[in-house]
Amino acid sequence: MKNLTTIPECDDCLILSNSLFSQLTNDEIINLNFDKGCNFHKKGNIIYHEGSRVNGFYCVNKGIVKLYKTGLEGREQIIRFAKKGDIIGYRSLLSGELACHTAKVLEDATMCFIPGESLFALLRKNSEFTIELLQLTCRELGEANSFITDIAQKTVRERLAEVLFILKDNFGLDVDNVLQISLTREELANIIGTATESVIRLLSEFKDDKLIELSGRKIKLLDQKALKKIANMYE
Amino acid sequence: MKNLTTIPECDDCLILSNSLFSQLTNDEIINLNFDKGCNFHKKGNIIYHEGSRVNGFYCVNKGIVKLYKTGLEGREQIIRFAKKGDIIGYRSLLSGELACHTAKVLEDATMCFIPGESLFALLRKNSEFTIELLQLTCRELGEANSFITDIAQKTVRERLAEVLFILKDNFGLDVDNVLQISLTREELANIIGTATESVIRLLSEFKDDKLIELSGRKIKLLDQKALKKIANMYE
DNA sequence: CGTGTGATTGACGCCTGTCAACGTCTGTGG
DNA sequence: CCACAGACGTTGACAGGCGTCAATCACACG
Repeated sequence: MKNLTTIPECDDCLILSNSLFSQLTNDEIINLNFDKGCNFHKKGNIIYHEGSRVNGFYCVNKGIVKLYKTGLEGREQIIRFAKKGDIIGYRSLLSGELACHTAKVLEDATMCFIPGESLFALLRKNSEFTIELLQLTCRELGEANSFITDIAQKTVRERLAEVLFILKDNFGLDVDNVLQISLTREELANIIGTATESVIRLLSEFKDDKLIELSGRKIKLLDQKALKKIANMYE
Repeated sequence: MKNLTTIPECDDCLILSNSLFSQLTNDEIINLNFDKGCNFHKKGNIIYHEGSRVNGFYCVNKGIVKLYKTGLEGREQIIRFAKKGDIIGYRSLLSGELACHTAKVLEDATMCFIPGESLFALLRKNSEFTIELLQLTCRELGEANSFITDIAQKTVRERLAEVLFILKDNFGLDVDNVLQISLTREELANIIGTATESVIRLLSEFKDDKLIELSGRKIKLLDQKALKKIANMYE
């Protein structure tokens, strides 16, 4: 908790991101800044548990958070990751349901907490903001539907290749084409819904085929075109 | 197109359903009623195609519509069904993306079409309505996430048992415990992401085990408790 | 240096997808 | 009224993808 380095001020912070907060007026941002709390969360911390009641939502300022559901026999199913600029917990808050996933810090994170009342107050006052949030949710729903189709129809091999691109889109590559997120084999397996061993074997195959290069948890994409073909992703 | 039997008037129609439209004022309902179109759609008709641009959304007044994505090699993945009181097409309309699924009539349907401008006008004016829509979307997102977990972790057998309950929740049973929706074996397969033959074999097994009774496309639930256990659904 | 977590590899076998053949039913056209 | 086509349902054979189990290795950390 020593890393209180810089508590972000909303008017500094939110403008960077072309997030939904860009719809807010100056006054609203000042209020938001006043209402919010901001905390540092160490890797491994759990922000909230699946099944708990959330009374606010979080805006990730720094770090990475993993959102996962717990399925059969405690097996985790990763739903998505949240990084700088992403918000989490809003789904349960809005629908009034219990949290449908657990949020766990994957890389040390700074997060702002905005109480539910503040959110609902904004929703009542600022329709552009609400519409923006609605659009965000709709986009996420579209992604979820796509993922259902993939997971239902593609082989593990295809899904593994595909997830590399999903991670690339979310976290980018460095100059050496190395994925800028570090996941265990088990986590990769828990995204695509397979066994850890399968991920290991397939990654090895990809490596043997010169499609990727591995060094611990670093994954370097060597032949994106071929990978895309394996993933059955076109255009 | 002869079945113009009764074009529903919004003030008659919407009140029945405790839908999000209940948030509208009288004036807004009158406007909505004026703006909307209403049509009869025969079984098999396609309302809109995946990838097309939708410029409004539909409210199902009667009948059943199947929403599906087309995956690998043209295989359909059923995302959800819409029945009386449900709205479809709003996701793409709101997110401004192309339709992420095809909507096809499964049982003769009467549907109202509300132009996008009317929706956006409502969203700008009536925040309670917007919040309600936001909540609807969030609930749907929660369901999608659950389904991802199921499809990723459960066996085909478990998923098939589970889908019987999903259908029960959506369409109910008659007095004889027969599911009130008629699907082909292939459609069942396309919900849970498996092969038609697998569905046939598993349904036969369920029948042999006296869990269900089959008569054409009618499925009668005999032992819901045992089925729930197979589906790994607790509480 | 012991402990624990994660990564790897091999063996094994079942679940499930694919292919093929055939039966059933319905609607259409001659 | 019959023949035929086409959609759907069923069954069997078969192979292989992938999950499970178990053993071993690698590495970090207290």
